[in-house]
Amino acid sequence: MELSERSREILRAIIQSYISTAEPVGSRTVTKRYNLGISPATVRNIMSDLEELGFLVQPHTSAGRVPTDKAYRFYIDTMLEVKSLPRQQEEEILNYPLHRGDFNQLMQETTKLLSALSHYTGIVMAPKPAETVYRHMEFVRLTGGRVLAIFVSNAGIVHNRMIILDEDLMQKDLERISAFLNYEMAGKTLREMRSRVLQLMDDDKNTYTRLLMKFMKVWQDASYEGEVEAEAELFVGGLSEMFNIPDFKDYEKMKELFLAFEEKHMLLKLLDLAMDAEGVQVYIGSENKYFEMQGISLVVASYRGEGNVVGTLGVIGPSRMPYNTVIPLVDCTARVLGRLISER
Amino acid sequence: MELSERSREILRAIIQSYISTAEPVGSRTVTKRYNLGISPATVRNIMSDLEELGFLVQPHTSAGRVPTDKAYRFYIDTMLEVKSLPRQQEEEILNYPLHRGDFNQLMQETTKLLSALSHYTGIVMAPKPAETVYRHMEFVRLTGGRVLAIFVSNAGIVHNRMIILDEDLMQKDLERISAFLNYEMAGKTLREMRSRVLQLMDDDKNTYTRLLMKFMKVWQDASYEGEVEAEAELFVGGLSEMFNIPDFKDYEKMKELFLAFEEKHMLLKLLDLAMDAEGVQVYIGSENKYFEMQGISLVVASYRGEGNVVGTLGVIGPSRMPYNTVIPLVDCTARVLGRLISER
DNA sequence: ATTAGCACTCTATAGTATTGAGTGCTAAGC
DNA sequence: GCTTAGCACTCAATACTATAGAGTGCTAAT
Repeated sequence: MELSERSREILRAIIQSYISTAEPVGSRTVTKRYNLGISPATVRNIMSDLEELGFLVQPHTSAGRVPTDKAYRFYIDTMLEVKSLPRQQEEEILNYPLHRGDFNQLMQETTKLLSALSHYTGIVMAPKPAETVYRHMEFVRLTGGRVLAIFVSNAGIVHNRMIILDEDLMQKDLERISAFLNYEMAGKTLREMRSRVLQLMDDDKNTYTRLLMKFMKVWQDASYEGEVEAEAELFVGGLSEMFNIPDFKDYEKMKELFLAFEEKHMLLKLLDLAMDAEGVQVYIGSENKYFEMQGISLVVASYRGEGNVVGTLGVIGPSRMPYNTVIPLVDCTARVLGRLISER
Repeated sequence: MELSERSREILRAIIQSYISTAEPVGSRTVTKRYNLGISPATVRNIMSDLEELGFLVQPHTSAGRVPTDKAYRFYIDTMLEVKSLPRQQEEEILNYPLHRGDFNQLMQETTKLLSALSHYTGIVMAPKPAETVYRHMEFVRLTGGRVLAIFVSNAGIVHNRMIILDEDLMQKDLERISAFLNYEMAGKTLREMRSRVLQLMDDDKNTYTRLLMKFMKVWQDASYEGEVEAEAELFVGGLSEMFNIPDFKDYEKMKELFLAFEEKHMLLKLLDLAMDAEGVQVYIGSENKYFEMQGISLVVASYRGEGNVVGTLGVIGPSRMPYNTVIPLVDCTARVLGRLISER
């Protein structure tokens, strides 16, 4: 699959034109807007070749051509020049009032920031309990044998679960358990605690370990089918931006899209993939099996909290998005969020 | 504005017909589907009267007539027979797995329940910090002079805020403050605490009260323009149901609707109104100034936690919704949620 | 190899005719 | 005096036709 320099140049012109206008690109348009010293007829021949190679398609015979997912992938991998974020946008990110309220609000505000700057929909996957390093744990006794377990990370993330006990423990007992847990488990993730508790279980089965096991079980049950991924929370912001995108002017398409958003499960799986990858990832159209959708792409980056990757965030929009500006935007936001979480 | 028995009967027929078909109702339809022993011509005369009174409008001359907001209001106030919830639906509410996860998830699941049963969009306003009675308060020291304040209600609601201090307190100090706060303030709402703290301030300005003041200030700043209402969190579920409603088959209408949903502020104000009212409230179209939208209505009820009204929930859908089934549904869900919060 | 020229295709748009649902009015009937 | 049959009228929705325009693919000349 060798592509001549000129073919590449024309493919780039078509993609760029389509990204900015959302209109199928004809041979005349290419020669006019990007004067390559070449006639429309020549361009037509090359476009025909590109179509045969699977880079372009025609919506119908008498229309221009439109880039395929394969074309976008090629474009991003081999000829995209990612600009550095303009000073003004960087300012905007830094000045955005993300700090208000609690951690959930921070997540929500971040989606809005992503959305506001990209004009697409912003998504943020919150840190997962199983992967979060906790600093402080606390059991609070409520009425009726209910105990609330509260876990606090150094970043101020608060996770909690209700546990219903058969026996009624006093707050004093719970405080002793909390103290034990803080002594034994501080600096561990939930996942690590789980295996440590299982170890302790072997040694002796006292009230402490029984409560802890119960607690672990409740936590696990609450996650979808015991899958750790599902524990993560997904925040979405700027959904209404989708209505401004000409690609999605179709009612049925829109319906499909919103259904997919409500089924957050799949989106989470996809975001989870990006946890392991370095830098900004781009998922184009049906490239991934979790959120395949004709014409829709995601730009995703992981963010760090105190050194470790703890979550991912990104932007979801049409495949024909201006990657050269969206990519640095997502990148910068991820770094700012990371800094905010690890602050000072 | 006296309405004869027959006029009322016809108005009811028109409203019911429109609710079930979403098609403008003509005089022939009325006589056919609800045989009232009356000719279409007579019905036409009466319909003309009803239009003059503001109960009906014609989309265009050669169409049937459609009920106005005024008509729905009249219908709900004077001739709606609210069925009791069918056994099967009640079962479904009781069996819905609402208990999983933390309090936020409970809220989110409740919106899904409302949506699933009504086939419209479900909304739940979470309990507001200012109105929540707290059982347990805790300050956790994080790195860099940051302190996380965690407040737990008896129902297991957890609210938290980050505070950044100039001085660096030890966790020991914070524990003493927590103990003091728990002793002095347990069983109070945040609003009540605030005024109590202000009282204490007058007596002496020690580290405790300074921290408390700082904390109160942070909390207040985080809420929108200091308005207490804005502190509340709003959960929305089943947005995609909107796409199945023939009334909203218009793209522009949909866009407007989703914009309104993202601006949660107004919706919250409206839900706040229903806090004070007893029973199920219905807001029709442009009746309320916070969420006026042509053709959209809300059915809202407040729910209780341990005796007090703590929040509201409801359903948002087209004005032509089957109120006789939606009202008991919202009512029942509110009661179930209340029981779940106050559980045992 | 490139390109000008041309026939061909197909969508989008505008214009026109037709249909049918529904109304308002009038005059006759009970 | 209320009710109703009859009829002319209105207007959206639908189908059909004509036209314009953008773009292609092919061929022959450069």
